[in-house]
Amino acid sequence: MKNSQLYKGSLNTIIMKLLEENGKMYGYEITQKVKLITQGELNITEGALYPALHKLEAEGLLDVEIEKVDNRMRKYYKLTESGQKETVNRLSELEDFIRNMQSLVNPSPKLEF
Amino acid sequence: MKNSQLYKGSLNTIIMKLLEENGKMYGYEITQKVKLITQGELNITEGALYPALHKLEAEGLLDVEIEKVDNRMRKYYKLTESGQKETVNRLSELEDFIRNMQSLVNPSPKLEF
DNA sequence: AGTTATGTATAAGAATCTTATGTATATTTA
DNA sequence: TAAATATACATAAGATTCTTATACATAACT
Repeated sequence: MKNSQLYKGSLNTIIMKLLEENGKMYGYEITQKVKLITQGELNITEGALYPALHKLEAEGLLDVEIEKVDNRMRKYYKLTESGQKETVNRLSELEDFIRNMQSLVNPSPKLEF
Repeated sequence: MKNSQLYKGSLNTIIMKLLEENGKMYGYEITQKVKLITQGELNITEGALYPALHKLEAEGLLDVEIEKVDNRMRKYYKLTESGQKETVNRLSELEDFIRNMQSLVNPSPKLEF
């Protein structure tokens, strides 16, 4: 990903959210989209991305469809029905996570008398 | 931690922020504080916490001070000078991380015409 | 002709965490 | 009063996720 360890564990959620939003995407496209959205701050490495895609597919959350464009292979991934349901859960978990982290680092200021 | 993988990588930042806020804390106290703040959602396990504290100490970010209270040992940790500086960086990274994740999952709505 | 961009893949190792286990004392509950 | 729970620290084995490096192949740019 990047230098910060914080992104560890968030890749699956990112992939699934992008697929939910865009219907179908291929690996390289995902890396570029993420780079764009985060203004270059988050760079997903191939070594992290492809194994993650393969695992999500093996778990039945993604379907794959191979296309050949400009004589180059593309593997388009999309959410299965099961994947769509799971995406809802993952996004809900992410919201809880963010809320909890904000509670921890932005505690409500102590009242002074 | 909990069930969600999302917390992976965030433990060090949590520890350092709590120490910045509270001056000094001991391990068990940290687990209870986190449980309280997150309303039971985040439970830090000892297997994660103690190695993390030892590593932060080895890196010179924490100092330790042993006390005996009620005939039971407590190891109080506090930030070193270096640890205070590093905490500022970690919190800044966390803010970037949260911002990026929100950009990814809450994209600005597409304009419709 | 060489570099960069596009496109996928895997393997070795690092880092972080879970789960299980161990030790010890204090307090609460049945 | 015996058993269970809470307090308090520690480590080891294994799982998961990621980084880094390498590999192959085509297209576009310089």
